[in-house]
Amino acid sequence: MSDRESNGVDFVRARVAEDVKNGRFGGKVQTRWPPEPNGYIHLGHAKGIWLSFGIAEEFGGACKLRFDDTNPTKESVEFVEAIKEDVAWLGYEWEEVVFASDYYEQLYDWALTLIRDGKAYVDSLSREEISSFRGTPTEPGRNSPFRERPVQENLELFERMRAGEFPDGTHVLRARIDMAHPNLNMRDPVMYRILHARHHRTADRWCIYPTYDWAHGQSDSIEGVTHSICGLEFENHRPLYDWFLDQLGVWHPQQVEYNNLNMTYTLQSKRNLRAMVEEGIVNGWDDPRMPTIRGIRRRGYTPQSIREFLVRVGVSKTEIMVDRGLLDFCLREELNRTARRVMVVLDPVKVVITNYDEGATETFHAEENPEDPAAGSRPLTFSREIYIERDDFMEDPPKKFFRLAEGREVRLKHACYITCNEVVKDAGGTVTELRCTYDPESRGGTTPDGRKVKGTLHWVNAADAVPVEVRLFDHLFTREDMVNLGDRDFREFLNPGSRTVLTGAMAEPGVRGLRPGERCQLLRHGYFVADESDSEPGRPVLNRITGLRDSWAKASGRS
RNA sequence: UGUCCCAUGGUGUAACGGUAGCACUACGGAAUUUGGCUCCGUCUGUGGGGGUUCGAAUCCUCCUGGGACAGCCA
Repeated sequence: MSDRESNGVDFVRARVAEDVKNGRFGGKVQTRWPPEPNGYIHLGHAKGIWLSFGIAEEFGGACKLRFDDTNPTKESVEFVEAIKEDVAWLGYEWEEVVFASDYYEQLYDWALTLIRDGKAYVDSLSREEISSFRGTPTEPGRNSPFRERPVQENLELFERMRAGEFPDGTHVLRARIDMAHPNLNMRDPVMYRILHARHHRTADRWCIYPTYDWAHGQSDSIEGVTHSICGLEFENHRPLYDWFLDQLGVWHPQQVEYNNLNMTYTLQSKRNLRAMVEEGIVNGWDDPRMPTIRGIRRRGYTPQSIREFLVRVGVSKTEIMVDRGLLDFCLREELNRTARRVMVVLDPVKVVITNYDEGATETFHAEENPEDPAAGSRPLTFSREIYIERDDFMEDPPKKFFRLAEGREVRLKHACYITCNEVVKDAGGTVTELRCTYDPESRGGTTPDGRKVKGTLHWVNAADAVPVEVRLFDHLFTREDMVNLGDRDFREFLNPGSRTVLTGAMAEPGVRGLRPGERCQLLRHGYFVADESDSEPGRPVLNRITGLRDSWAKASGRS
């Protein structure tokens, strides 16, 4: 797959390329993508996936999917399976699936090595004491009274920790570095804590678990990782990452940090995402409005459009807030080329063509995709009664309204010209029917006299129209920056119109053939996907992925 | 009053020390059987002060602004 921009290479790739060129790591590239299986992954994760898997792919290397399962209290197999599915859906193939827990024994042995070397010790301070002994960013920490424990005692205590002789929180194993270090991560970081918890893979074989800092770099080393690509938030951890590897004298990967992806109108913190699901603000983790991979998948975005989006966003070390519109642009760009066109009237109003014979019928041919002649065409039945969009008619049309009005002529897409002669309304003044005449000469959409019409409307034949449910989605929030909320709550910015369900829509018969997950363009409306969960055979539920660019909406000041 | 990181149009991202470019957005126009697509055009940028240099977005320095770090989370 070619995800590379022709012009310019991001700094991560530049760095990898340089290492390859210089023969560092033997010219090899080995990466890993290390999620913690404690939740569903989202678009932010997709960037990390794209980088780690993408770079390995581009440089002829390999990438492992490694679950960083060092905290049994929050992790589960359910998430392991979900994450595998999501990565695969994005289009990436892992060299193999591995787990940090596969390395627990090796990690333990290495911890023993550090203890013997006087580089680690068992601390018996309470959690609170450890915290207060750590100092603050501006004040140095203080040594624990247990810091000078003899090696033998540390060894014995550590073994007893593993043996389960102590309750949670009574002891930890710490690296012995420098309690006055200006980088807080270097102030004797915790390597192991006691957790009598059942692990989703190792069950109850362990009751001490390695921390991220202790497990991560060493796992990378075991796998022969060359470039350990992670978020900017781990920048301050790199000195510690390097320290452990140096003490052990083992394979030493290069950690490289990139900027995480933030998008306008979207919230990506796991905690808040969870809250939205639990509070019923959205309908589950795969709600089409969610930024989770499952959500954007159900919404209808394609893996290719996501990758293209990532390419266009690029990589740097600046904190960013990307315009969500860019994702939509990428989706439209792809689907414009590949999606079939379909006519669906969202809010129908009946049109009776008074000079068309009752009971008569004729067939027009409509191109499936004007951008792709090879896609061919489909037949469309036309008759005396059809539906058009209620919005496509106005009684008192403003200056630049190019659609139907009394006395005006418009084209019905792929069919003919019609002119409106009479408006029928109910007692409440609502338009119930438009009585029009058509020009038999205009069959096919043009007339011999070459006269032009300003508007072309989509329509469906009343006799064989099929009712479909259509769901329109919009931003979940009304505020662009949902990352820096200060002391405000995300619930203050919920968009009440983020989901609209239309039940009166009428579609051309062909929509019955839409398979769940299949995408199409509803002419003049936007790109839609047949919902993967709620569509039934012959009766698709259509999710709007994104609308078409709509210069009329802008000009007329509507949404 | 610590360490580390960052700073180019509205947004994102380029530019061996040598013409600040590309994309998205916005706006204008052309064309149009989708008010889509396409095509053409326009607006907006190197955070500030010093220094090095023939020449600085780029190198040095100070400042300003922003961010990360005080979990036995990752």
